[in-house]
Amino acid sequence: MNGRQLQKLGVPEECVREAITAIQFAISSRTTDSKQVKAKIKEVLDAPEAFLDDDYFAKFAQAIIDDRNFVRAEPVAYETWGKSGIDQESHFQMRQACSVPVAVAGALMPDAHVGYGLPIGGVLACDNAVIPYAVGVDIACRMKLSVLDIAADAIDSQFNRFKEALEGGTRFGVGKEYQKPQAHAVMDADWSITRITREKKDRAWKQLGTSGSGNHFVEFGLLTLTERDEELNLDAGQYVALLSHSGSRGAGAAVCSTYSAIAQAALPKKYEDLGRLAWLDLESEAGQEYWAAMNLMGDYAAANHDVIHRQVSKLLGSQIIAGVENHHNFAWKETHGGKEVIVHRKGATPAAAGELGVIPGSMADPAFVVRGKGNAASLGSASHGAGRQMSRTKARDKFSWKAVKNDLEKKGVRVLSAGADEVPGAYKDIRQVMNEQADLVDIVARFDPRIVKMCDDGSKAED
DNA sequence: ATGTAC
Repeated sequence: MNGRQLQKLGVPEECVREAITAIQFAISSRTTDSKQVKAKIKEVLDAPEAFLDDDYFAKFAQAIIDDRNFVRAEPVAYETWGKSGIDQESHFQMRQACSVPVAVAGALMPDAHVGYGLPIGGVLACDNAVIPYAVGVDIACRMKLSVLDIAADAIDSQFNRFKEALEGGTRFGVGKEYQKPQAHAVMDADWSITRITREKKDRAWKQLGTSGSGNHFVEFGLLTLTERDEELNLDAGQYVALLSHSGSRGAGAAVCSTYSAIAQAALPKKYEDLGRLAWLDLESEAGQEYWAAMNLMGDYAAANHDVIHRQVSKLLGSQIIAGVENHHNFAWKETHGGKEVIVHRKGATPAAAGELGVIPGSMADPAFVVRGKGNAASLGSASHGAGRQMSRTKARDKFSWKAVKNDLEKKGVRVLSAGADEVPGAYKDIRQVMNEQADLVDIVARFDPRIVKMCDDGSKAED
C-alpha cells in the first residue's frame, strides 16, 4: 500500500510513515500478509489503544493517538476583562494559544497587549504541559513591596538620603552585574539540575541585586491604608515603602530560549506555525528539566528582590516592618474545575481568594496592594499593571521628558532616571483598569510613587 | 526582557 491509499483509509498524513514502517515489518515477519494489511490498519485506526503492546503496530498506534490529541477544531473559550482597551492582535494571539492541543482554559486580563507567543496579560491553563513562552522570557518577573519604619514626611524632607539609597542599592541595564557577587542562600541551591542553569550560575550570582531594563524599576513612595489590615499587620495610615519590579535577568531568559527551542524542534510539522507557543509534556525529560529550572528561577528572582531591598534599606538605615510580593510571569500546578492543570500567568497577578499581590500603575500613578477574590473564570488571576497604551517606539516618538515634566512635578514624583518610553502617557489609566477588574481583586492599600529609578535610555529625565 | 551574534 502506498501513502495515498493509506490516507484514503483514514491514516493522517503525519502518520503515513509509521504505517508503512509497521506494514513492512509485519509482512517481513510473516505475521501478516498483504491481504490482511488493510484490515489491520483499520483495526488500529478504530482502537489504537488496543495496539500499544503490539509487536509490529505499537509505534503506528501511538502516532495515531498523538495525532488525535493534537486535533482541536475550536479554540478553548476565554473570558476577557476590560474588553474595550484590548487590541485585535492580542485576541488573535490568545485564540492561537487557546488552540494549542494541550490548552484547557484561558483568560485575558485588562492590561493585555501583544507579546511573544501568549499575549502579556494572558492566562492559560494546560493539561500536563508547560509552554516556556507562556511563562515569558523573564521567568518569575515579580513585584516586591517593603514597608519601612520611617516617618512619611521624611521622603520629601530628606530627599538626598532616599535618592542615594536607590542609586546605591541596585543597578540597571541589560547585562548589568556586580563585580563582587552579593551573598544569598539561593546560590547554595543545586544549579546543576540543568545544563543551562549550571552554565549561567556565575552570571546569575553577579546579577543578584540588579534591576535590568525595560519596565523594571525601584521606587520609594507613600503607602496609604484606609483601614487596618490584620494580615499585613498595619494600622490605617501612611507609610514609606519601597517597591521593586525585577526578575530573573539573564539566567531566566536563557532558560526560556533554551527550552522553547527544544519544544519548537519537537513540534509536529502541522503545528510549526505555533512557533513560540511550543509546549513541553511535563512527563518528558525536557519538560521536567524546564519545570525544575523555572522553579529555580522563581527562587532566584525572589532572592534578587531580597538583595535589592536589603541593600536599599541598609543604605537608608531603615528596617522592614511589613511586605507583599508576587511573581507575575510563572506557571503553577493548580486545581481548577476539579482537575489539576498547569496555569501559566504571563504578566498576570495570582489572585486566588485571599491572596495578596501588588499591581503597579506607572511612575506617576499609584500601585495597589490587592487581595484576590478567586474568580474562577480568570483562573484566580488579575492584571500585572495598567498595560501599555502604545508601543515603546511610538511612546518615544510622542513623548519627551520636557512634555511630561509638568505632570510629574504636579504629582510630586521625582524621576532619577528612566526611558521616555516609560512615561505615564504610554500606559493605560490604572484606575480604570482597577475598575475593570473589581471582580478579580479587592484593593487593600494604595502606593503613590515619589522617587523613581528606572533604566536610563540616554534621554535625560531631569531635562 | 535579555544579550548574543549562522
